[in-house]
Amino acid sequence: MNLNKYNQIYQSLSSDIVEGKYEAGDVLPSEHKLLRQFGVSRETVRKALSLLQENGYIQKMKGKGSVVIYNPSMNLTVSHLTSFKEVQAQQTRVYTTVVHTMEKIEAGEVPHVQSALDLKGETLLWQLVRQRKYEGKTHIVDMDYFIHDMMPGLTEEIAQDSIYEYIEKRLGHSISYSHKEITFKPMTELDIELFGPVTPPYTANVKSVVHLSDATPFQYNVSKHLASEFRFVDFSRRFTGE
Amino acid sequence: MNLNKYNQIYQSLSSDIVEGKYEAGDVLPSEHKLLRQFGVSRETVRKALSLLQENGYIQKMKGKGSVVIYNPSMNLTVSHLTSFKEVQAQQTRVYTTVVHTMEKIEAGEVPHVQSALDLKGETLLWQLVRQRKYEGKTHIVDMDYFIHDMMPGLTEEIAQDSIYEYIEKRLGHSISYSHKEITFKPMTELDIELFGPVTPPYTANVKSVVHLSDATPFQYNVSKHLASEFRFVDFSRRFTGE
DNA sequence: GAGTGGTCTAGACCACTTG
DNA sequence: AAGTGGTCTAGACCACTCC
Repeated sequence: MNLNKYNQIYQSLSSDIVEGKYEAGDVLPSEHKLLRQFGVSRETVRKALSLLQENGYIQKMKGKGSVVIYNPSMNLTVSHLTSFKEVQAQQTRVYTTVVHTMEKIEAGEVPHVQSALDLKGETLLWQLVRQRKYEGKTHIVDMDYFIHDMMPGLTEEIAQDSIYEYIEKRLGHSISYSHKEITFKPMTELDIELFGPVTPPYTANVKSVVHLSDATPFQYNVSKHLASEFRFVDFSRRFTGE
Repeated sequence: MNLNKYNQIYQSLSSDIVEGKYEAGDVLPSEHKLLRQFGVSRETVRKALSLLQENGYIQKMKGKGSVVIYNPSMNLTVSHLTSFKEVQAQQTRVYTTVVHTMEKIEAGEVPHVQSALDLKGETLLWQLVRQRKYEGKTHIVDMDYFIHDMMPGLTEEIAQDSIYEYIEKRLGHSISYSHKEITFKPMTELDIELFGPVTPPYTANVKSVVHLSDATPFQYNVSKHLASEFRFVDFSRRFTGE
Protein backbone atom coordinates (compact mmCIF):
# COMPACT_ATOMS: atom_id res chain seq x y z
CA MET A 1 0.00 0.00 0.00
CA ASN A 2 2.15 2.73 1.36
CA LEU A 3 5.41 2.27 -0.43
CA ASN A 4 7.27 5.34 0.74
CA LYS A 5 10.48 4.82 2.60
CA TYR A 6 9.71 6.43 5.93
CA ASN A 7 6.59 4.35 6.23
CA GLN A 8 8.53 1.17 5.63
CA ILE A 9 11.01 2.16 8.30
CA TYR A 10 8.14 3.02 10.63
CA GLN A 11 6.53 -0.37 10.00
CA SER A 12 9.80 -2.16 10.53
CA LEU A 13 10.62 -0.43 13.81
CA SER A 14 7.09 -0.49 15.21
CA SER A 15 6.79 -4.23 14.56
CA ASP A 16 10.13 -4.76 16.26
CA ILE A 17 8.82 -2.90 19.28
CA VAL A 18 5.44 -4.65 19.38
CA GLU A 19 7.09 -8.02 18.96
CA GLY A 20 9.39 -7.32 21.86
CA LYS A 21 12.71 -7.06 20.04
CA TYR A 22 12.97 -3.75 21.85
CA GLU A 23 11.49 -3.39 25.29
CA ALA A 24 10.43 -0.34 27.23
CA GLY A 25 13.60 1.44 28.31
CA ASP A 26 15.71 0.17 25.41
CA VAL A 27 17.34 2.70 23.12
CA LEU A 28 16.81 2.35 19.37
CA PRO A 29 19.88 2.54 17.10
CA SER A 30 20.89 6.15 16.54
CA GLU A 31 19.64 8.07 13.52
CA HIS A 32 23.08 7.77 11.98
CA LYS A 33 23.05 3.98 12.32
CA LEU A 34 19.51 3.74 11.01
CA LEU A 35 20.20 5.83 7.93
CA ARG A 36 23.09 3.55 7.03
CA GLN A 37 21.08 0.45 7.86
CA PHE A 38 18.14 1.49 5.67
CA GLY A 39 20.23 3.30 3.08
CA VAL A 40 18.26 6.55 3.25
CA SER A 41 18.88 10.15 4.19
CA ARG A 42 18.66 11.41 7.72
CA GLU A 43 15.41 13.35 7.27
CA THR A 44 13.73 10.17 6.06
CA VAL A 45 14.80 8.28 9.16
CA ARG A 46 13.66 11.22 11.25
CA LYS A 47 10.19 11.17 9.68
CA ALA A 48 9.81 7.53 10.67
CA LEU A 49 11.01 8.25 14.21
CA SER A 50 8.62 11.20 14.50
CA LEU A 51 5.72 8.90 13.65
CA LEU A 52 6.87 6.43 16.28
CA GLN A 53 6.98 9.25 18.80
CA GLU A 54 3.53 10.61 17.87
CA ASN A 55 2.03 7.18 18.22
CA GLY A 56 3.49 6.53 21.64
CA TYR A 57 6.20 4.02 20.77
CA ILE A 58 9.28 6.06 21.60
CA GLN A 59 10.45 9.19 23.33
CA LYS A 60 13.28 11.01 21.60
CA MET A 61 15.83 12.63 23.86
CA LYS A 62 18.41 15.11 22.72
CA GLY A 63 21.90 13.86 23.33
CA LYS A 64 20.64 10.44 24.44
CA GLY A 65 18.67 8.69 21.76
CA SER A 66 15.23 7.27 21.01
CA VAL A 67 13.97 5.41 24.05
CA VAL A 68 11.20 2.85 23.74
CA ILE A 69 8.21 3.68 25.97
CA TYR A 70 5.72 1.27 24.47
CA ASN A 71 4.25 -1.20 26.85
CA PRO A 72 2.24 -4.12 25.46
CA SER A 73 -0.27 -3.71 28.31
CA MET A 74 -1.63 -0.55 26.75
CA ASN A 75 -4.09 -1.83 24.23
CA LEU A 76 -5.69 1.15 22.59
CA THR A 77 -9.33 0.20 22.61
CA VAL A 78 -11.87 2.56 21.14
CA SER A 79 -9.14 5.06 20.53
CA HIS A 80 -8.26 6.43 17.16
CA LEU A 81 -10.29 6.25 14.05
CA THR A 82 -10.91 2.64 13.22
CA SER A 83 -14.03 0.85 12.21
CA PHE A 84 -15.59 -1.65 14.49
CA LYS A 85 -14.10 -4.56 12.61
CA GLU A 86 -10.62 -3.12 12.67
CA VAL A 87 -10.85 -2.51 16.40
CA GLN A 88 -11.99 -6.07 16.86
CA ALA A 89 -8.90 -7.42 15.19
CA GLN A 90 -6.77 -5.96 17.96
CA GLN A 91 -8.96 -7.35 20.66
CA THR A 92 -9.63 -10.73 22.13
CA ARG A 93 -13.40 -10.61 22.00
CA VAL A 94 -15.05 -11.41 18.71
CA TYR A 95 -18.52 -9.97 18.38
CA THR A 96 -21.22 -10.96 15.98
CA THR A 97 -23.15 -8.22 14.27
CA VAL A 98 -26.92 -8.15 13.98
CA VAL A 99 -28.43 -5.58 11.64
CA HIS A 100 -31.52 -4.35 13.46
CA THR A 101 -32.49 -1.51 11.13
CA MET A 102 -31.45 -0.58 7.63
CA GLU A 103 -33.53 1.92 5.77
CA LYS A 104 -33.45 5.04 3.63
CA ILE A 105 -34.55 8.33 5.16
CA GLU A 106 -34.24 12.00 4.33
CA ALA A 107 -31.67 14.09 6.15
CA GLY A 108 -34.41 16.57 7.12
CA GLU A 109 -35.90 13.94 9.42
CA VAL A 110 -32.80 13.95 11.59
CA PRO A 111 -31.77 17.61 11.93
CA HIS A 112 -28.75 16.95 14.16
CA VAL A 113 -27.35 14.59 11.54
CA GLN A 114 -28.22 16.95 8.71
CA SER A 115 -26.29 19.81 10.29
CA ALA A 116 -23.37 17.65 11.41
CA LEU A 117 -22.90 16.31 7.89
CA ASP A 118 -23.72 19.68 6.34
CA LEU A 119 -26.50 18.38 4.07
CA LYS A 120 -29.67 19.59 2.42
CA GLY A 121 -32.91 18.33 3.92
CA GLU A 122 -33.72 16.24 0.85
CA THR A 123 -30.46 14.31 0.83
CA LEU A 124 -31.08 10.60 1.18
CA LEU A 125 -29.37 8.81 4.04
CA TRP A 126 -28.84 5.23 5.00
CA GLN A 127 -29.98 4.75 8.57
CA LEU A 128 -28.48 1.75 10.29
CA VAL A 129 -28.83 0.25 13.73
CA ARG A 130 -26.58 -2.66 14.51
CA GLN A 131 -26.11 -4.76 17.63
CA ARG A 132 -22.70 -6.12 18.56
CA LYS A 133 -23.19 -9.35 20.44
CA TYR A 134 -20.96 -11.63 22.41
CA GLU A 135 -22.19 -14.88 23.91
CA GLY A 136 -25.78 -13.91 23.18
CA LYS A 137 -25.56 -10.58 24.97
CA THR A 138 -25.54 -7.18 23.29
CA HIS A 139 -22.55 -5.12 24.39
CA ILE A 140 -22.55 -2.34 21.83
CA VAL A 141 -25.20 -0.72 19.67
CA ASP A 142 -24.08 1.26 16.64
CA MET A 143 -26.35 3.84 15.09
CA ASP A 144 -25.11 5.12 11.77
CA TYR A 145 -26.06 7.54 9.05
CA PHE A 146 -24.32 7.40 5.68
CA ILE A 147 -24.95 9.46 2.58
CA HIS A 148 -26.98 7.20 0.34
CA ASP A 149 -25.69 8.37 -3.03
CA MET A 150 -22.14 7.73 -1.95
CA MET A 151 -22.89 4.06 -1.52
CA PRO A 152 -26.17 3.16 -3.24
CA GLY A 153 -25.11 -0.48 -3.41
CA LEU A 154 -24.93 -0.99 0.35
CA THR A 155 -26.43 -4.28 1.43
CA GLU A 156 -27.20 -5.95 4.72
CA GLU A 157 -24.33 -8.35 4.13
CA ILE A 158 -21.88 -5.47 3.87
CA ALA A 159 -23.38 -3.84 6.96
CA GLN A 160 -22.90 -7.09 8.81
CA ASP A 161 -19.29 -7.37 7.70
CA SER A 162 -17.36 -4.13 7.43
CA ILE A 163 -18.69 -0.96 5.87
CA TYR A 164 -15.28 0.69 6.09
CA GLU A 165 -13.68 -2.05 4.07
CA TYR A 166 -16.41 -1.59 1.47
CA ILE A 167 -15.89 2.17 1.31
CA GLU A 168 -12.13 1.98 1.05
CA LYS A 169 -11.58 -1.14 -1.03
CA ARG A 170 -14.69 -1.21 -3.20
CA LEU A 171 -15.47 2.45 -3.56
CA GLY A 172 -11.87 3.63 -3.39
CA HIS A 173 -12.54 6.41 -0.91
CA SER A 174 -10.01 7.40 1.66
CA ILE A 175 -11.24 7.80 5.21
CA SER A 176 -9.21 10.45 6.91
CA TYR A 177 -10.27 12.02 10.17
CA SER A 178 -13.07 12.38 12.67
CA HIS A 179 -14.36 14.42 15.54
CA LYS A 180 -15.40 12.35 18.52
CA GLU A 181 -17.42 13.06 21.60
CA ILE A 182 -17.85 10.80 24.60
CA THR A 183 -20.81 11.27 26.91
CA PHE A 184 -22.81 9.29 29.42
CA LYS A 185 -26.56 8.98 28.80
CA PRO A 186 -29.57 7.25 30.28
CA MET A 187 -30.85 4.46 28.06
CA THR A 188 -33.70 5.20 25.72
CA GLU A 189 -36.55 2.76 25.17
CA LEU A 190 -34.84 1.51 22.04
CA ASP A 191 -31.63 1.00 23.99
CA ILE A 192 -33.42 -1.11 26.57
CA GLU A 193 -35.05 -3.13 23.81
CA LEU A 194 -31.65 -3.75 22.19
CA PHE A 195 -29.50 -4.27 25.25
CA GLY A 196 -32.13 -5.85 27.47
CA PRO A 197 -32.52 -4.79 31.11
CA VAL A 198 -29.13 -3.93 32.58
CA THR A 199 -27.80 -2.04 35.58
CA PRO A 200 -27.15 0.80 35.46
CA PRO A 201 -29.48 1.70 32.59
CA TYR A 202 -26.88 4.02 31.13
CA THR A 203 -24.68 3.95 28.06
CA ALA A 204 -21.36 5.49 27.17
CA ASN A 205 -21.92 7.14 23.82
CA VAL A 206 -19.10 7.70 21.39
CA LYS A 207 -20.43 10.05 18.76
CA SER A 208 -18.29 10.69 15.72
CA VAL A 209 -18.48 12.56 12.46
CA VAL A 210 -16.11 10.94 10.02
CA HIS A 211 -14.57 12.70 7.02
CA LEU A 212 -12.91 11.58 3.82
CA SER A 213 -9.51 12.92 2.83
CA ASP A 214 -11.17 15.51 0.62
CA ALA A 215 -12.82 16.80 3.82
CA THR A 216 -16.31 15.56 2.92
CA PRO A 217 -18.23 14.45 6.01
CA PHE A 218 -19.75 11.10 5.14
CA GLN A 219 -20.68 9.28 8.33
CA TYR A 220 -22.50 10.14 11.51
CA ASN A 221 -22.05 7.42 14.08
CA VAL A 222 -23.14 6.91 17.65
CA SER A 223 -21.61 3.90 19.26
CA LYS A 224 -23.38 3.04 22.49
CA HIS A 225 -21.56 0.91 25.01
CA LEU A 226 -22.82 -0.53 28.27
CA ALA A 227 -21.63 2.10 30.73
CA SER A 228 -20.28 -0.42 33.20
CA GLU A 229 -18.07 -2.04 30.55
CA PHE A 230 -16.88 1.00 28.68
CA ARG A 231 -13.20 1.80 28.54
CA PHE A 232 -11.52 4.34 26.28
CA VAL A 233 -7.75 4.36 26.20
CA ASP A 234 -5.67 7.11 24.72
CA PHE A 235 -2.10 8.26 24.36
CA SER A 236 -1.55 11.96 24.10
CA ARG A 237 1.35 14.34 23.88
CA ARG A 238 1.59 17.82 25.21
CA PHE A 239 2.59 20.56 22.87
CA THR A 240 2.78 19.05 19.48
CA GLY A 241 3.48 22.60 18.50
CA GLU A 242 1.08 24.59 20.64
CA MET B 1 9.53 30.16 24.53
CA ASN B 2 9.72 28.12 21.41
CA LEU B 3 11.72 30.27 19.08
CA ASN B 4 12.09 27.91 16.17
CA LYS B 5 10.73 29.03 12.85
CA TYR B 6 8.16 26.36 12.13
CA ASN B 7 6.59 26.93 15.51
CA GLN B 8 6.26 30.63 14.84
CA ILE B 9 4.60 29.91 11.51
CA TYR B 10 2.32 27.38 13.21
CA GLN B 11 1.36 29.94 15.85
CA SER B 12 0.74 32.59 13.25
CA LEU B 13 -1.47 30.41 11.06
CA SER B 14 -3.35 28.73 13.89
CA SER B 15 -4.21 32.09 15.45
CA ASP B 16 -5.40 33.31 12.07
CA ILE B 17 -7.68 30.30 11.84
CA VAL B 18 -8.98 30.54 15.40
CA GLU B 19 -9.59 34.27 15.02
CA GLY B 20 -11.59 33.65 11.88
CA LYS B 21 -9.27 35.19 9.31
CA TYR B 22 -9.65 31.86 7.57
CA GLU B 23 -12.90 29.98 7.83
CA ALA B 24 -13.71 26.32 7.34
CA GLY B 25 -13.50 25.63 3.63
CA ASP B 26 -10.98 28.37 2.89
CA VAL B 27 -7.67 27.44 1.33
CA LEU B 28 -4.46 28.65 2.98
CA PRO B 29 -1.82 30.30 0.79
CA SER B 30 0.23 27.68 -1.03
CA GLU B 31 3.49 26.40 0.42
CA HIS B 32 5.34 28.40 -2.19
CA LYS B 33 3.61 31.63 -1.15
CA LEU B 34 4.13 30.89 2.53
CA LEU B 35 7.84 30.22 2.16
CA ARG B 36 8.28 33.56 0.45
CA GLN B 37 6.01 35.30 2.95
CA PHE B 38 7.92 33.94 5.96
CA GLY B 39 11.32 33.88 4.27
CA VAL B 40 12.06 30.24 5.07
CA SER B 41 12.64 27.02 3.18
CA ARG B 42 9.87 24.80 2.00
CA GLU B 43 10.47 22.01 4.53
CA THR B 44 10.11 24.54 7.32
CA VAL B 45 6.73 25.69 6.02
CA ARG B 46 5.74 22.06 5.61
CA LYS B 47 6.59 21.27 9.23
CA ALA B 48 4.25 24.03 10.36
CA LEU B 49 1.49 22.80 8.04
CA SER B 50 1.93 19.23 9.27
CA LEU B 51 1.37 20.40 12.82
CA LEU B 52 -1.77 22.24 11.75
CA GLN B 53 -3.01 19.06 10.10
CA GLU B 54 -2.22 16.86 13.11
CA ASN B 55 -4.07 19.19 15.39
CA GLY B 56 -7.18 19.32 13.27
CA TYR B 57 -6.88 22.80 11.78
CA ILE B 58 -6.36 21.91 8.14
CA GLN B 59 -6.57 19.08 5.65
CA LYS B 60 -3.84 19.03 3.03
CA MET B 61 -4.85 17.91 -0.41
CA LYS B 62 -2.44 17.02 -3.15
CA GLY B 63 -2.90 19.27 -6.15
CA LYS B 64 -5.40 21.46 -4.33
CA GLY B 65 -3.94 23.05 -1.25
CA SER B 66 -4.38 23.25 2.52
CA VAL B 67 -8.06 23.52 3.33
CA VAL B 68 -9.20 24.82 6.71
CA ILE B 69 -11.43 22.32 8.54
CA TYR B 70 -11.36 23.95 11.96
CA ASN B 71 -14.72 24.92 13.31
CA PRO B 72 -14.87 27.14 16.39
CA SER B 73 -17.77 25.04 17.73
CA MET B 74 -15.39 22.20 18.50
CA ASN B 75 -13.96 23.20 21.81
CA LEU B 76 -11.62 20.48 22.90
CA THR B 77 -12.60 20.00 26.49
CA VAL B 78 -10.80 17.39 28.54
CA SER B 79 -8.86 16.36 25.48
CA HIS B 80 -5.11 16.38 25.26
CA LEU B 81 -2.65 16.69 28.03
CA THR B 82 -3.30 19.89 29.87
CA SER B 83 -3.52 20.58 33.53
CA PHE B 84 -6.79 21.57 35.06
CA LYS B 85 -5.85 25.22 35.08
CA GLU B 86 -4.80 25.20 31.46
CA VAL B 87 -8.03 23.52 30.44
CA GLN B 88 -9.92 26.13 32.40
CA ALA B 89 -8.36 28.94 30.43
CA GLN B 90 -9.99 27.61 27.27
CA GLN B 91 -13.35 27.30 28.90
CA THR B 92 -16.02 29.65 30.04
CA ARG B 93 -16.51 28.23 33.49
CA VAL B 94 -14.05 29.24 36.15
CA TYR B 95 -13.85 26.79 39.01
CA THR B 96 -12.50 27.35 42.46
CA THR B 97 -10.27 24.69 43.91
CA VAL B 98 -10.64 23.30 47.42
CA VAL B 99 -7.83 21.12 48.72
CA HIS B 100 -9.59 18.38 50.65
CA THR B 101 -6.60 16.15 51.39
CA MET B 102 -2.87 16.69 51.16
CA GLU B 103 -0.62 14.20 52.86
CA LYS B 104 2.47 12.08 52.49
CA ILE B 105 2.08 8.34 52.08
CA GLU B 106 4.23 5.44 50.96
CA ALA B 107 3.76 4.04 47.48
CA GLY B 108 3.31 0.57 48.96
CA GLU B 109 0.00 1.68 50.46
CA VAL B 110 -1.47 2.22 46.98
CA PRO B 111 -0.25 -0.71 44.88
CA HIS B 112 -2.01 0.37 41.67
CA VAL B 113 -0.23 3.70 41.85
CA GLN B 114 3.08 2.09 42.76
CA SER B 115 3.01 -0.16 39.70
CA ALA B 116 1.69 2.52 37.35
CA LEU B 117 4.51 4.87 38.33
CA ASP B 118 7.02 2.03 38.55
CA LEU B 119 8.13 2.78 42.11
CA LYS B 120 9.54 0.99 45.12
CA GLY B 121 7.15 0.48 48.00
CA GLU B 122 9.05 2.87 50.26
CA THR B 123 8.94 5.80 47.85
CA LEU B 124 7.15 8.74 49.39
CA LEU B 125 4.17 10.18 47.55
CA TRP B 126 2.09 13.27 47.84
CA GLN B 127 -1.54 12.26 47.98
CA LEU B 128 -3.96 14.99 47.01
CA VAL B 129 -7.71 15.23 46.77
CA ARG B 130 -9.07 18.43 45.35
CA GLN B 131 -12.61 19.58 44.62
CA ARG B 132 -13.35 21.80 41.65
CA LYS B 133 -16.33 23.95 42.49
CA TYR B 134 -18.58 26.23 40.55
CA GLU B 135 -21.36 28.23 42.19
CA GLY B 136 -20.97 26.24 45.38
CA LYS B 137 -21.36 22.88 43.70
CA THR B 138 -18.57 20.35 43.17
CA HIS B 139 -18.31 19.34 39.53
CA ILE B 140 -14.96 17.61 39.48
CA VAL B 141 -12.85 15.79 42.04
CA ASP B 142 -9.18 15.30 41.31
CA MET B 143 -7.22 12.59 43.06
CA ASP B 144 -3.50 12.85 42.51
CA TYR B 145 -0.29 11.12 43.46
CA PHE B 146 3.03 12.85 42.87
CA ILE B 147 6.51 11.65 43.73
CA HIS B 148 7.38 13.52 46.90
CA ASP B 149 11.12 13.92 46.35
CA MET B 150 10.53 15.51 42.99
CA MET B 151 8.66 18.35 44.64
CA PRO B 152 9.34 18.40 48.38
CA GLY B 153 8.35 22.06 48.53
CA LEU B 154 4.76 21.52 47.44
CA THR B 155 2.32 23.57 49.47
CA GLU B 156 -1.43 23.83 49.72
CA GLU B 157 -1.27 27.19 47.98
CA ILE B 158 0.43 25.65 44.97
CA ALA B 159 -2.05 22.77 44.95
CA GLN B 160 -4.84 25.31 44.94
CA ASP B 161 -3.30 27.21 42.06
CA SER B 162 -1.54 25.14 39.40
CA ILE B 163 0.80 22.28 40.14
CA TYR B 164 1.78 22.03 36.48
CA GLU B 165 2.90 25.63 36.40
CA TYR B 166 4.98 24.92 39.50
CA ILE B 167 6.58 21.84 37.98
CA GLU B 168 7.40 23.49 34.68
CA LYS B 169 8.26 27.04 35.69
CA ARG B 170 9.68 26.56 39.19
CA LEU B 171 11.20 23.12 38.93
CA GLY B 172 12.12 23.37 35.27
CA HIS B 173 10.75 19.97 34.35
CA SER B 174 9.19 19.33 31.00
CA ILE B 175 5.87 17.50 30.98
CA SER B 176 5.65 15.43 27.86
CA TYR B 177 3.05 12.71 27.43
CA SER B 178 0.42 10.65 29.16
CA HIS B 179 -1.69 7.56 28.91
CA LYS B 180 -5.35 8.16 29.61
CA GLU B 181 -8.27 5.92 30.36
CA ILE B 182 -11.91 6.92 30.53
CA THR B 183 -14.40 4.80 32.43
CA PHE B 184 -17.74 5.22 34.19
CA LYS B 185 -17.95 4.15 37.82
CA PRO B 186 -20.50 4.16 40.62
CA MET B 187 -19.69 6.76 43.25
CA THR B 188 -17.75 5.68 46.29
CA GLU B 189 -18.63 6.94 49.76
CA LEU B 190 -15.90 9.53 49.47
CA ASP B 191 -17.32 10.66 46.14
CA ILE B 192 -20.75 11.14 47.66
CA GLU B 193 -19.23 13.07 50.51
CA LEU B 194 -17.38 15.35 48.10
CA PHE B 195 -20.00 15.76 45.39
CA GLY B 196 -23.05 15.55 47.63
CA PRO B 197 -26.06 13.44 46.63
CA VAL B 198 -26.53 13.51 42.86
CA THR B 199 -28.39 11.49 40.27
CA PRO B 200 -27.16 9.27 38.83
CA PRO B 201 -24.53 8.43 41.45
CA TYR B 202 -21.92 7.81 38.80
CA THR B 203 -18.73 9.54 37.78
CA ALA B 204 -16.78 9.66 34.57
CA ASN B 205 -13.21 8.88 35.57
CA VAL B 206 -10.30 10.12 33.51
CA LYS B 207 -7.28 8.28 34.80
CA SER B 208 -3.90 9.34 33.52
CA VAL B 209 -0.27 8.54 34.09
CA VAL B 210 1.79 11.55 33.12
CA HIS B 211 5.45 11.41 32.07
CA LEU B 212 8.24 13.94 31.81
CA SER B 213 10.22 14.31 28.61
CA ASP B 214 12.92 12.03 30.01
CA ALA B 215 10.18 9.36 30.20
CA THR B 216 9.94 9.40 34.01
CA PRO B 217 6.37 8.79 35.18
CA PHE B 218 5.68 11.45 37.80
CA GLN B 219 1.94 11.79 38.26
CA TYR B 220 -0.99 9.46 38.74
CA ASN B 221 -4.24 11.32 38.39
CA VAL B 222 -7.88 10.36 38.50
CA SER B 223 -10.18 13.15 37.52
CA LYS B 224 -13.75 12.35 38.47
CA HIS B 225 -16.52 14.23 36.70
CA LEU B 226 -20.24 14.10 37.34
CA ALA B 227 -21.31 11.51 34.78
CA SER B 228 -24.31 13.47 33.59
CA GLU B 229 -22.16 16.51 32.80
CA PHE B 230 -19.15 14.78 31.36
CA ARG B 231 -18.11 15.45 27.79
CA PHE B 232 -14.83 14.45 26.20
CA VAL B 233 -14.11 15.84 22.76
CA ASP B 234 -11.39 14.57 20.51
CA PHE B 235 -10.01 14.97 17.03
CA SER B 236 -8.31 11.97 15.56
CA ARG B 237 -6.71 11.00 12.28
CA ARG B 238 -6.58 7.63 10.68
CA PHE B 239 -3.25 6.28 9.65
CA THR B 240 -0.67 8.67 10.86
CA GLY B 241 1.66 6.07 9.50
CA GLU B 242 0.10 2.80 10.61
C1' DG C 1 35.50 15.46 22.34
C1' DA C 2 32.50 12.20 20.37
C1' DG C 3 27.93 11.01 19.83
C1' DT C 4 23.23 12.11 20.04
C1' DG C 5 18.92 14.44 18.36
C1' DG C 6 16.79 19.43 16.63
C1' DT C 7 16.50 22.81 13.08
C1' DC C 8 17.07 24.59 8.58
C1' DT C 9 18.38 25.00 3.76
C1' DA C 10 18.26 24.46 -1.54
C1' DG C 11 17.21 21.67 -4.73
C1' DA C 12 15.33 17.62 -7.07
C1' DC C 13 11.64 14.60 -8.90
C1' DC C 14 7.03 12.89 -8.54
C1' DA C 15 1.69 12.67 -8.37
C1' DC C 16 -2.35 15.01 -8.39
C1' DT C 17 -5.79 18.84 -9.77
C1' DT C 18 -7.36 22.41 -12.59
C1' DG C 19 -7.73 25.00 -16.61
C1' DA D 1 0.74 23.46 -18.90
C1' DA D 2 0.88 25.50 -14.54
C1' DG D 3 0.20 25.06 -9.81
C1' DT D 4 -0.34 22.31 -5.88
C1' DG D 5 1.34 19.11 -2.19
C1' DG D 6 4.43 14.44 -1.20
C1' DT D 7 8.88 12.41 -0.92
C1' DC D 8 13.75 12.39 -0.66
C1' DT D 9 18.50 13.93 -0.62
C1' DA D 10 23.13 15.94 1.11
C1' DG D 11 24.84 18.91 3.83
C1' DA D 12 25.13 22.46 7.45
C1' DC D 13 25.09 24.24 12.22
C1' DC D 14 23.34 23.92 16.83
C1' DA D 15 22.23 22.07 21.76
C1' DC D 16 22.50 18.48 24.69
C1' DT D 17 24.60 14.23 27.16
C1' DC D 18 28.20 11.39 28.66
C1' DC D 19 32.82 10.19 29.44
